[in-house]
Amino acid sequence: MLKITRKVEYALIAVRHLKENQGKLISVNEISTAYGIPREILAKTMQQLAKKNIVKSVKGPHGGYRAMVKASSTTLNDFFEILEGPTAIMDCYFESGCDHLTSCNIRTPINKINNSIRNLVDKLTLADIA
Amino acid sequence: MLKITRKVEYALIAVRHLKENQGKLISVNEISTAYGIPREILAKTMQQLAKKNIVKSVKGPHGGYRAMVKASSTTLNDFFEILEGPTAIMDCYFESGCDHLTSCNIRTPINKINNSIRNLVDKLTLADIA
DNA sequence: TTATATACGACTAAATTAGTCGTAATTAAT
DNA sequence: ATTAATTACGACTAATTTAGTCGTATATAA
Repeated sequence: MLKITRKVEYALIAVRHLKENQGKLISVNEISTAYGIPREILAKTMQQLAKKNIVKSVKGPHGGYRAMVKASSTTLNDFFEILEGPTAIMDCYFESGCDHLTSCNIRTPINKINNSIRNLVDKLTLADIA
Repeated sequence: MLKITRKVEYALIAVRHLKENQGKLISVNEISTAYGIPREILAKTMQQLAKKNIVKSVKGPHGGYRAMVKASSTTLNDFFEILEGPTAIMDCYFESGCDHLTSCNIRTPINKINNSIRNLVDKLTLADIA
């Protein structure tokens, strides 16, 4: 219920850590042991962030990740969507399989809450958090 | 990810329906068939709401539920908590089992988001939605 | 007495989230 | 060249949460 996933949590911790070590290359191993985050899951998450240029990856010994500009400028909403797909408090805005849209009496008000939450995470950036 | 559950969705639909039929007794059956909501699950949900005096239950033939004053005045946050327990975007605020609280570098900022969302659902009431 | 409702707990099923494993590719150091 | 450390990536399993079902009890109007 209105929770963020661990994956997102791990990603926020990692991005913050990279930013606390600006410029340096930090390996997944270092982060996962420092914060007790499962290695493989963090690795895959970092790969997703690298694809979107939030972090830069460098392979090989002494390789790792470093924070890019986007590690500050990305909005929370974009960050969430990169990792988890579209954010909506109810599925019916992204799935068309609902049979009851015509009889549904709460769509409009739910949409308002949705927009409020969206607005919130749209105004915050990683700079505010990580 | 930041979703409300179907149970909450069903409850919102039901409360709204009761309010659209102020004073009348409406059975679970009527609501569940009108909106395609599984009967038993709605029944149990209504029982939870009845315990908290959001709706009033009447047993027997021609029985059912009717909206009470609280069906308007209850905040969304309270409504969510009645049905799903404490709302927090991360578990660590309610569970003490996290080993990494000391090393965690995102608690404070996450707390801020949390409070923002909490503030949002605290200011809205069922009158705004259902 | 019967039919129609709510009340409630135990149970099962489905979906989502979390985590693991195996293998490949890249590259610095020797 | 070889080795060790690292990212890249997909398939798989496990755990947790959410959704839904079933059985039985209780109340009450007709």
